[in-house]
Amino acid sequence: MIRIGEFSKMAQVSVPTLRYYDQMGLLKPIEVDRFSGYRYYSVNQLPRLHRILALKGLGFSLEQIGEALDDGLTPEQMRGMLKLRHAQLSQELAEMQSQLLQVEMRLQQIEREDTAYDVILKPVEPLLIASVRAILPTHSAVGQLFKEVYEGIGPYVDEALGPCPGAGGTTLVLWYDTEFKDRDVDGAAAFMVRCRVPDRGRMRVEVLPAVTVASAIHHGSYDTIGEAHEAVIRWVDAHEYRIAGPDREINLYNKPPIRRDDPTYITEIQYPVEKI
Amino acid sequence: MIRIGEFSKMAQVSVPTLRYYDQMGLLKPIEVDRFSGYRYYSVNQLPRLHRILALKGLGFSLEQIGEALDDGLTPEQMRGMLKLRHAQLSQELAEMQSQLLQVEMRLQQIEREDTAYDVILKPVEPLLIASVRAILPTHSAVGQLFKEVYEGIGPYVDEALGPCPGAGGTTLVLWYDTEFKDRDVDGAAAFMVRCRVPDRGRMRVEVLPAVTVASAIHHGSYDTIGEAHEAVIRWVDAHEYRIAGPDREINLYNKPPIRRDDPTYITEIQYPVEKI
DNA sequence: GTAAACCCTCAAGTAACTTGAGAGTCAAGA
DNA sequence: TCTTGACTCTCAAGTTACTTGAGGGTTTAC
Repeated sequence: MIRIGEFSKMAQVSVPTLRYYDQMGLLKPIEVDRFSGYRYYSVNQLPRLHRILALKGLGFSLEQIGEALDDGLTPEQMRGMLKLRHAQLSQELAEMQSQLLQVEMRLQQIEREDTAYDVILKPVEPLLIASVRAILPTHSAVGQLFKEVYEGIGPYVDEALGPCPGAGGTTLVLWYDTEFKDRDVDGAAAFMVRCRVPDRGRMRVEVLPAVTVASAIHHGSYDTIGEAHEAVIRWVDAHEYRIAGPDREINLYNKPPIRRDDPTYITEIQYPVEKI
Repeated sequence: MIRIGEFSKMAQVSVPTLRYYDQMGLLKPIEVDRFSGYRYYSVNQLPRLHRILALKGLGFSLEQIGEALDDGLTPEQMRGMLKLRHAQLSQELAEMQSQLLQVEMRLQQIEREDTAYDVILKPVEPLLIASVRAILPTHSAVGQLFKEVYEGIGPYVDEALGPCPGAGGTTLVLWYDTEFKDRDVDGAAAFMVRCRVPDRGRMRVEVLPAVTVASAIHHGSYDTIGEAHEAVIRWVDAHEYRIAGPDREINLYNKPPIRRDDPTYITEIQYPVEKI
């Protein structure tokens, strides 16, 4: 019969924690005084407390621990729990390592005094687009394809692009080359559309699949957009991802891109990626 | 001017999260309708949101992110934050690896169908003890030293051991050998005492320093206590700790140890350790 | 008898959201 | 003009494993 304070010292566990374990039903005192409410423990409970602490050390939640202790689980079940936990831990470990890498990259970026682009990973949903793809003399020539896309949509403009709500009508550019080129580049101009309309001329309607992308946002003239691309590509390399599809330049500014050097433009660069 | 739903889709961030960021002052809409309360955002806010997500990806708290964004910090400050975070991450990573190791060990233990001892790491406070140390023919001979300790305390028994509360009077055994021995072992029998009393004969009063110990609880006869020792030592080896001082067998059962094979005994095995 | 040390039961706070209830707003179609 | 459905609002509660604090009873030692 030991009072809570001494039991707490024996096991190096705080008193409120013991009370909490009582409340949770993890470790009930052998006796509770009916009048004073004092909790009384026994040394026989130390092994149980010890086991709780050991399982907690393995990273299990109190709920899991409670179940494990109450169900008097077989070694087989214990093995299952541990295997599961092992898998979880491995994954968290990998995430952490990648986070560490990211921090290191960021530091390097500062050392190099680079413009710091914020590259993040995110999932994007499938996207229905109407596009015209062509081999272009230079990157800047892609602008001229938008007119062709628009005309390709022709009579369906209202249904396909619609009014503001929904992403219908947003423009984007796709680049298909897998290596860097300066001329004769393979690109496409596209509109997001809200419904499938018939192909016409060089205009094709297709679905860009759901993918995970590494994304950065470029603020300002198109002339310096190369830096943003470079930043994302470096990020992808460093994090053991590989590029898995044409990259996208999404025009987040609502006006169509007319002057290439408008400093108020906002463009999102997305590279579909997959883990190596 | 974009409503919250569309902004949420653009950035792949949930609507409640955006509202939460607003509430936290991390990302305020450019306008809030005075009557409807509707939040309106602008594409110009995407870079800020992007930066928030990037910093969150590095593991910073929203509070830290808020400060960083509002203080328009210098690259130097950013470097400081990142260095700090780097250190934190490295440490967490190490902890996780050790946890993973622990889980693996536990699995192995099950494969071997070992009795599972629950080994945990915990800090213990400095301990004042009265002890008699000697070279003993066998481990079991340590019991005979307790009488000598008790007599050494002699007239101070009441102050030193006192009544129940406080750990005074608890008995423990210390083993000083750094390698395993079967005979001529260097051990001590000790009482925890509540005040310093004069040495007498072979009885010495000393302070066991505060250390971190790897600890297991053995339930039952002393004759099988070797298994518990083995379990702790294996744990210490596997976790890249080294033994840093004599190990302790603490008698948690209140009666003095008279019959070695009493199956109701409870003993805690503690090995002081330090990280390699 | 009293003071110190100990114990009790609430309740609130932590981080970063998610979920749900209940109610108001807006755009498009009938 | 009305309705429908999609969208939005606020507010409260839940999540984990505790810690901290308020306010008040109990034991023990002198």
